[in-house]
Amino acid sequence: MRHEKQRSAKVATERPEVSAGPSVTGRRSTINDIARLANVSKKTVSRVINQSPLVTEGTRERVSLIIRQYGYEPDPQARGLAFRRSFLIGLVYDNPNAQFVVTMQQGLLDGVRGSGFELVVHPCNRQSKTLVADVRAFAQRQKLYGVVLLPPISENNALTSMLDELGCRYVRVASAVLDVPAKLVVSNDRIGTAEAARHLAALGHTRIGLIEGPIGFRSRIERREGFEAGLAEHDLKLAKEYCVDGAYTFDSGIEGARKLLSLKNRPTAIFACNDEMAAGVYQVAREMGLSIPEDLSIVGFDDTPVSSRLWPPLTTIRWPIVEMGRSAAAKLLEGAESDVTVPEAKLIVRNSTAPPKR
Amino acid sequence: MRHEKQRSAKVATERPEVSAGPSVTGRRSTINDIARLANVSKKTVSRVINQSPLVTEGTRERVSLIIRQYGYEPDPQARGLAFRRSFLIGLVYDNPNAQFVVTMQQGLLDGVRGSGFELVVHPCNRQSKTLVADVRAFAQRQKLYGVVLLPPISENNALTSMLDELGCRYVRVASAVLDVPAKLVVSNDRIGTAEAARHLAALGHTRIGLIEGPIGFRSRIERREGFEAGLAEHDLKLAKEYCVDGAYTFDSGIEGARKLLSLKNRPTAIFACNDEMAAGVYQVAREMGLSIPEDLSIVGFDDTPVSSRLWPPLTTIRWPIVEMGRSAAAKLLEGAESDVTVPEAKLIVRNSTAPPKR
DNA sequence: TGACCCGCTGACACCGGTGTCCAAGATCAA
DNA sequence: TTGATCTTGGACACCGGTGTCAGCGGGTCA
Repeated sequence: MRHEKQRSAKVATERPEVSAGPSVTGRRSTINDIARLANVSKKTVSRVINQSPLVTEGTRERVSLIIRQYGYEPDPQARGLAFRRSFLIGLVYDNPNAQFVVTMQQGLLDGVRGSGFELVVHPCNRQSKTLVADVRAFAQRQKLYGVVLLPPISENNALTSMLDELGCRYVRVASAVLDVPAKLVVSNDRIGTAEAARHLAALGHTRIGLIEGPIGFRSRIERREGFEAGLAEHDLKLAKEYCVDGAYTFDSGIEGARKLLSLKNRPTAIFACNDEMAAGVYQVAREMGLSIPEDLSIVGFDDTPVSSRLWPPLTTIRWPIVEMGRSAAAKLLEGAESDVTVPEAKLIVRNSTAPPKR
Repeated sequence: MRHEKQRSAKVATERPEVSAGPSVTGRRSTINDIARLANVSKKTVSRVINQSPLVTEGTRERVSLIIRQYGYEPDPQARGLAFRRSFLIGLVYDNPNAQFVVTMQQGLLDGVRGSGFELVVHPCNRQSKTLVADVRAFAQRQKLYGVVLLPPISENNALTSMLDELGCRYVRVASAVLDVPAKLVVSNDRIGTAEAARHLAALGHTRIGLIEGPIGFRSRIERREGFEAGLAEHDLKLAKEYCVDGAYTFDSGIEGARKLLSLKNRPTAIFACNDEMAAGVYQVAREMGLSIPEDLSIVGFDDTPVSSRLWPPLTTIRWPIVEMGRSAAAKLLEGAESDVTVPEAKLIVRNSTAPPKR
């Protein structure tokens, strides 16, 4: 990092380094080169790059041609410096579900492809007291073009008001309407969970257990209410004793299943609000010698790889993560009214559900 | 993006916008502010920031104090522009294992914490003909400080020689020695697989099947050779008919297991070279009515979440991904001889292995 | 005491772009 | 034809840092 030449004691007339500093990095062409070649000022080249209307068609074409010929790409750092804004998008998450994060990264990059933006990942801890300050420093230091917030961090209003205050664009990925549409990509968990409820009801289940997400997560509410709505269509209600808290973890699924399955009149089906907890239910069912789906039907949520590796493969709800990522990217890139349509979450029926034994 | 004021036709004397442009972004302090406050030139402040020895202790302290007081942080874009290098680290991967990628991100960020570097993710397709050109453009455009290559892309020598040519630092994360230590973080798959082999041999297995990784992956060779070495310690050899090709996918695990388990003298244990394939083996075992581990012992590799959700939980090999990430980060940050020690991969014994029935 | 050297500091140019503003050329009305 | 207006493009400053190099004060040596 230290470039300054240390004076050498004796030799006054150092011979100049012949060429090629430490990193060759093959001297890319700059806006000045293009301007010289096209016989215009650098500002005109800049106008062409930024699609300013203040350039005649002829000039524009001449310059564009040379840009293409020389494969010139403007330096994002220099551009950013002048714009007082970078071309980086921050992905802020605290999500135990690796599949979700990686898929979202893919979707976001799909969505910004070709526009010169890059994705900078920023995992963090939602419990941390310095969360807001930390994200603030990140956004400010990098002059982020925009920020994508994944659930459950996306539900943090302190964070979004900080970003508003900073004048930093953001998009929340969330399971419920929290904000204006322009700043939100909604997963609509309700539709998926309602379908799951209908599925179980249609199979003939009436004693249905629910293992919920953690208190304070918006998805907990959404998934539950969607589920109840689906049941209501079949005139079923969720009994209070069949609802237990979970934490979206395998262990909490085990714990929840133990509670539900030790009831005197135990449920014939359990909806676990994510796949990890559903896997916990499998484990308890095995311990208790219950066979799936004959003795117990199970539905999960997420369609992670785990769900199809379980035996029997888990009936679960898949959300369109890639499309949500693309949509989030489109919403960040200004001017993009660009309605990437996000399909709805849908039920994937596998073999963990069947009619109850009578 | 278009900031230039469009001339309005009539009004010649537009009233100047009173204040606060579009993004307030609370005017951060700059090197000039600090210089003025400390009564030194900006260059001196720059020297303090870059820990140049050419500053007297007194001056350094005075300036440092003001920097701290005002919470000044130099703008990475401006710094990068002058340095002809950014403070971004590119993470180049093409890895179906989401858990690995996310964990690696975590480890890398752990490793660069506090040093002002950011991690830019760049998923790509190892089959793509434009892979090298694509990564080259990425590295060049962003003037990346360094690149981290995850397996199996890390094995691509065309990629690394391009990076060398570009003068761009990189670190390969790989399962075998491919390069000088400074550019490599090795996972040492051999040690883990040897331990797996010893484990199975010690249980008394002699007919042991192997489902390998895809041809062309370095990890295929490493894992196999480690496994063979472990067996050799117990005077066992891997029979050719007990070795089948896989592709690190669930489906290829199913296929491989079908082949192995339909042999007349079928193996009593199978080592699948990753957890996904091991999950495929579970599925086939179920279909065939074989119980695990009584009729068939299974060992996987990766310790993904899937492994502990399977029933019975899978005996597998865990590699120290976070530590590998930290180590990779340390190797990129120059001057860091910083030996983050990477512990060895180790066997996690769960319930999918037992002595063979006699 | 003067010549010299050394260590520290700052003026200045520069990295590669963009915003502002003005001038030159083109167009149009009188 | 001339003057007014509009269009187009360029000179210049600036974004926020770093490299270069000259200058300055103080110590050493003859």
